[in-house]
Amino acid sequence: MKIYNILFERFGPQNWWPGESPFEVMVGAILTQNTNWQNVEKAIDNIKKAGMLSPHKLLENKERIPQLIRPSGFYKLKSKRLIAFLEYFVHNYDGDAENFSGKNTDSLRRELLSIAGIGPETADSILLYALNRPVFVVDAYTCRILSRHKLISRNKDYEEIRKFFEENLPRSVRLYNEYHALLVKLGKEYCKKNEPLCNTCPLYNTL
DNA sequence: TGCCAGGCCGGGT
DNA sequence: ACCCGGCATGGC
Repeated sequence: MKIYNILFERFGPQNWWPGESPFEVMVGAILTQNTNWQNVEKAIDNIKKAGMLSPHKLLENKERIPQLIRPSGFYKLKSKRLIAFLEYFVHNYDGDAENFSGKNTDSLRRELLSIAGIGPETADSILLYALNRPVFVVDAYTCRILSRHKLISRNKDYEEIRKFFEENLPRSVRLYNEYHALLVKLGKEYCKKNEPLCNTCPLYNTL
């Protein structure tokens, strides 16, 4: 039995990413850095209630951003990061995710990584969940789960783990979406308790 | 009450 | 190439 099937049978579809538009997903990807999603929701809610969930409005009122996103934590730092992203997005793409469509995924990834405060996980979350590109998102839970089950010798090399998934799975946005969400779900439910993924199937050497 | 969340960066070894 | 501290709020 493959890990994906074990997870899907146990938890069902996760329906990620929570967010009503590509832009909302992008904002959430930055705000959720090392932060509980509940707190991010409060921050996004503040932005929505202020009627400012648009790249141009946020950029035109950037002095209001710190207070709006305060519940998401690290709010001064994240304000800088969000503004850096907004400037890139508005200046180069007019704040319209449709304008990314001509770009190939690799160069888009490089562009995102060149923005201060956007690292590999944030970039890949934007690529997969906002722009529907087939990029596997690796996070702290993924590393812990893989290393705990000894599916990869070294942990904490982001690129190595990403390629491990991408080279052993069909290149499917839908699958990558669900798989990463399921790993996070498993991590939240079980990682802290140090429980194995599946007691009845010790040999789940396939993804 | 204390610990920690869907990271990233910069400085030190 | 690793390792560490800083960044900050809110929930359990």
